Amino acid sequence: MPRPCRESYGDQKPPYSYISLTAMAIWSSPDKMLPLADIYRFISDRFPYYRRNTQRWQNSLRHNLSFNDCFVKIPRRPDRPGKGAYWTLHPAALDMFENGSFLRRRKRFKLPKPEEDKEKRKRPAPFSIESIMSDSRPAASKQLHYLPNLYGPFRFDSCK
DNA sequence: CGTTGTTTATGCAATA
DNA sequence: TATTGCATAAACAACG
Repeated sequence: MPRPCRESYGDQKPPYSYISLTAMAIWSSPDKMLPLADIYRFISDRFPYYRRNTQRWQNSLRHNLSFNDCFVKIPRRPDRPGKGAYWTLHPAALDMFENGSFLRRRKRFKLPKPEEDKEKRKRPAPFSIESIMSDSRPAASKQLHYLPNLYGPFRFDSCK
């Protein structure tokens, strides 16, 4: 079963979920993180189907970004002003589509519920990758003021 | 204002 | 057949 990642679907709806499409967009970026508008652009650039009804699918896409724990929002730096934040993938969600389907995952990636008592005082280093993984706060209150270097050489040009 | 995020709700279809 | 993942709609806050 061919799984072309580029084009050739014409005006037909590509066999990918919004989560897949978004993950593809993020994967494709050099820094493995993109602002919303760039995710839009990635999708509509190579899938003609998504050049219409933008209001509808972009709303759905935004819903997915907020709703799914597999997407992590990384705030902009003050020295890199712009509209929204950067979106990236949760490190524990990289094998999300290990079934190869890209339509429906076996299981939805979900962070543990706010069982606040669990690791109350086991504070890992605030900038370590462990602190991301163990962050079980609701998405709304989650704020990552750091850059997981796991995502490769991310540089703001004036990062010194 | 338009864009970006957050959240709740409903219905459908695939899976177990 | 019950559960779960997904698509869509919609209301709304926040931000530049």
